Order: sequence, then structure tokens, then C-alpha cells
Amino acid sequence: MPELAEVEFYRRIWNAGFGQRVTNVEAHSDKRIFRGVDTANLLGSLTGAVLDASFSHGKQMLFRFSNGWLGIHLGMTGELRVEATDFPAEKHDHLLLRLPNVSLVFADPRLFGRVLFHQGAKEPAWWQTLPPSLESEEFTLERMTSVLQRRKKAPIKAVLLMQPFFPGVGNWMADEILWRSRVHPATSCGSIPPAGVRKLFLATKTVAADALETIASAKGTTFGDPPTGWLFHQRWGKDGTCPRCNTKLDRDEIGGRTTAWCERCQPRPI
DNA sequence: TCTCGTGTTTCTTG
DNA sequence: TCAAGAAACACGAG
Repeated sequence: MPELAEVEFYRRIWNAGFGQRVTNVEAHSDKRIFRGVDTANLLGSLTGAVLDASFSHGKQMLFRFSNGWLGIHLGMTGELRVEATDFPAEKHDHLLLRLPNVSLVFADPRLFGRVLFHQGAKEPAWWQTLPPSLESEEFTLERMTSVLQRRKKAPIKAVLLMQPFFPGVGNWMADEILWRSRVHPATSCGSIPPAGVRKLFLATKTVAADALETIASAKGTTFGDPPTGWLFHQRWGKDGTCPRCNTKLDRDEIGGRTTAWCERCQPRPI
């Protein structure tokens, strides 16, 4: 599920372990999600460490322990869970942190997710160099305009999915942003007028903020769906209709991903 | 049996 | 060197 707001949702799930000392770590260390990681060092370092903070940025998460930094990317099918202390690891549970009161679990059937581990007083380099988040003041209209100028021929849908520029935007968020802006997903970036870019910019900010607000107000252990009236609710099925004009949504592969849009509200570029 | 997928990385082509 | 598209990764759900 993991796009911006879902990642934030999963980060909070592990809050149950704050302030507790890790008594044991279990890992399927031969799995793909540990590629490039010294798993022996990870296991040895986290055992006995205390979880004291966590952060999310786009689709990335970072958990601060007293003896290292654990980075997690959920890929396409990853999830974080909290289980009982004696919970036996299931087939796709690749990393388990045993704490006095709970077990923190990272599961991922398709193994597209990723674990990173870093030791040092400061955050890992890859975290420090992340692009400005969509919610930040550094994410500006000027920045977005220059990104689109540099990708003149690419369809806007594909560019919205580029994490170095739009951290946290995934397939459904991109479709939501385009639908709100009334821009066809196949429109080449170079052909979008300044007024259109401004609409896209404002929609990006709004979708990110509203999705995060949905998570904040859900405050339970279930991921609350976005408000009614979002394209989100219509884009999955084959019979989805436009929440604005009730036209049946079109579906096709654009920018390498399945894309849903309303041909009436988002006219195809000439 | 077959197709599809809420993501990234790497390869290929231009 | 860069932009853009395709393939690869792996496995469950429908």
C-alpha cells in the first residue's frame, strides 16, 4: 500500500516499541530486502539497543535506536506490524525485533522492500540528501516548474512518480493529483502552460496534506480511507466513475503504470 | 491457468 | 552524459 500517507501510518505502528530495549532480533538475512546490508552487524548491534525515535520522509522510514539507525522502505507489498512477544514468525515476516512487551515485525511477500542499517551519531547520508518533502516550504512552484521543464517530452504521470522530485507520490496519488488539476496523464510536461503547472502544484500540496490528515485523524490501527469524493475510491475497479461528472473512467498504461482518468474532465492533449 | 499489481533498479535505445 | 522506455525482481489475489 505504501505511498506517502500509508508510510506515515506504518511508521506510527512501531511507536508501540518506543523506549523499550530489544531483547532479540530475528531475520531472514538471505532475503533480497537485506541486499547490501551487513546483517550480522545489524543483528548484533540492534540486540540490546533501545528504540527512541522514528521519522518518515516520502516513502522512506528511519528508526533511531541507541546503537544505530534502521531504514525501511516498504516496496510495493511491505508492511509493519506489532505482534505479541511470543508471536512465531510467519512465511513473509523477514525482520522481527523482540521487545519486553511486543514484537515489531517487517513483512513483505514480494521482497521489493528494503532494509538499511547505519551506525553513527548522525543520520545516514542517504537520509540527509533526501529531496524536499511535499509538505515543506522548500517544495515550491519554482522547483516544480523547473523539474517539468527538464522533462519536456515525458508524460506528466511518469514524472509525478519520480521520487527525487516528488517524494512519496505513488500511483494513486499521481492519478488523484492529475484528476484534481484536470490534466490528462499522457500530457507531455513541456506542453503544460504555467497556469496548469500551478494547478498541479497546488493539487500536489493538497493531496499530500489531506492524505496525511486522514492518517492523523484515523489514529487507530486501521488505515482510514481518504474522504469520499476522491478519485481514490473509484480508480481500482473496472467500473469506476468520475466523482465530479460521473463519466466512466478510462484506464490505460501510462508511464509504465496503470492509470485511471476522466476523459471528460481531463481532455487528451492534441 | 492466466493476468495483474499502491515500487525501484538496471538495462537498452536514442 | 542524459532522457525515456522496457524489463527485471517475486509472489499472492482474483
